[in-house]
Amino acid sequence: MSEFTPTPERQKQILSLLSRQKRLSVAEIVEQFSISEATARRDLETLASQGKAQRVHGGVIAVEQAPPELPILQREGEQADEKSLIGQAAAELIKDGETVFLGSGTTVLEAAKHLRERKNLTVVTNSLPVLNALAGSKSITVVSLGGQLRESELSFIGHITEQALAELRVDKVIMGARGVSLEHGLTNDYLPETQTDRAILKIGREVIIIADHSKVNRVSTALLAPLKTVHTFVTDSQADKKFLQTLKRMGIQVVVV
Amino acid sequence: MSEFTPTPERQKQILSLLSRQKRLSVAEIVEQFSISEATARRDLETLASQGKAQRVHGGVIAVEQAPPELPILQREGEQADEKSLIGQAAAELIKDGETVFLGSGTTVLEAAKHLRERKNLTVVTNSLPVLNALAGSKSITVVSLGGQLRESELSFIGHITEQALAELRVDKVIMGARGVSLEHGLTNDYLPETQTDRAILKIGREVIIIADHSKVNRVSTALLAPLKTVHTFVTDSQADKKFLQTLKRMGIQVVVV
DNA sequence: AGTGCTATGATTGTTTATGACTGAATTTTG
DNA sequence: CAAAATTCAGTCATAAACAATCATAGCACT
Repeated sequence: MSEFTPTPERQKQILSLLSRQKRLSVAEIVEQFSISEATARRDLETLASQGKAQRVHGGVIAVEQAPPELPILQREGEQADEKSLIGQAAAELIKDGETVFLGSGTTVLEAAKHLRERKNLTVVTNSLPVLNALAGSKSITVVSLGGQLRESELSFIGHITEQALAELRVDKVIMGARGVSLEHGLTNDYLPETQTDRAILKIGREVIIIADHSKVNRVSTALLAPLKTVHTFVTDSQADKKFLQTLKRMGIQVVVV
Repeated sequence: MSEFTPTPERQKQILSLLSRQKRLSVAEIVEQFSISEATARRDLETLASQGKAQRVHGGVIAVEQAPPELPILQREGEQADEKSLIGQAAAELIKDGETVFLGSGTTVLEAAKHLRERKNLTVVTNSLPVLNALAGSKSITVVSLGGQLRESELSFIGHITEQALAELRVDKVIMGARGVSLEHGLTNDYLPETQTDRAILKIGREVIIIADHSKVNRVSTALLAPLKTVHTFVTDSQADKKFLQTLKRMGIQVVVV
């Protein structure tokens, strides 16, 4: 993967960091990006001159006004490269003409972005960011489950959601997971969402789970489903090889990008 | 691999690489395609001038794939001041602690924006822009009807939508209308949406219709509901006075901003 | 073969991004 | 309040990346 971080991109990342901790010291930036103090200061100067941050002695503080980035949109920046690749690989598993469910989470959102140009696709989702990513795409039929909007994930959950699921069947379900482990299967971190997610898994003929390597061999709080529910697992090349081998022996198709 | 690659083809491939990496250095392109730096730079220059990539020192980064401007967002510009005022007036009819339905349309969206800071509110909607306007507001419970996303209005309609409605009751319904006339009542311009809208009107104890003066005495194609369904009508001061007088005589509360 | 055209690669002087250094300014500490 | 420590702005040097120019090779068309 490409190593270099162009200056404008680094400055965007600084802004992203800033959006979630309101104050950022020069030292932190030096540390985070492995650049000299001089460069860090120059970046801050640039951002300040654009009005995107306010310079103070020792660092910068976030300029007010802009509403704080929503949690899920913050996470979008993390491991963005892996996620984008995984998302694309998952998108390639979908054929034109199919009906597919897209769950919530940043990696799934990446998959959605890669589906935008597809023809004759029907996408069902409970994720607001996915809706936004696909809204306006004339060649895709977009169906939303309703429900109560969960603020942190911007996804719909609850009774209404599950009721809508009862009416729907799809060819493939693409979902993320907070933890994937041999012993505990798929796990999530928020109990109320789990029930909805279980219902989602049931409406698809085929279940595709996508997760970057940091989720592998990890267990989160809420049990979602055993591994045998999964037909295809998409992850990046840093994922534990032994784990992937075991999945394959279980008959799960493994895609590594 | 390939020996000879025509220039436009190579540039497409660069774009393809870029779509999955989001940044690409000149050096990487040189290596990937076995071309000179000069040629690589020329390619990037071409792509940048077409707006397909953003040039930075050392390479390119993927251009923010801004979704094409959606119809409803285009309309936002028209009579923006009146709409904002009408929206604000409608928002003021809602008290903290209530449950309210917000329909689709730009004027209703304005109302939603004015509700953002409210406490203890529950908002039900079938409008994607309204969802976006209220997402992340910690003090508001946001509930979406699901359904098929109608591309032009960015609203959900159809069977799933109506099924969700069957489960919900609200204190107040705020909706727009394409036409409001004494003779034909409320009219809309899209038949399939009408059925959903009728179902919406039934779930509220109180119906608030908001429309700028251009909708008054106008009749659109699809009959939605008679005027007696309406409890409150909010419009701007340019609306036909006689019409408003008649509404009042019918027992409809009229708010003029 | 001759003529123009285009894509390419090499060359060269210029620009940009960066890090090191230094003395000034600012904040913190005693 | 003064000393110490930190942070800062400015200058400089350097390596990488760059734009501009030129020459060549391949190709199309006559």
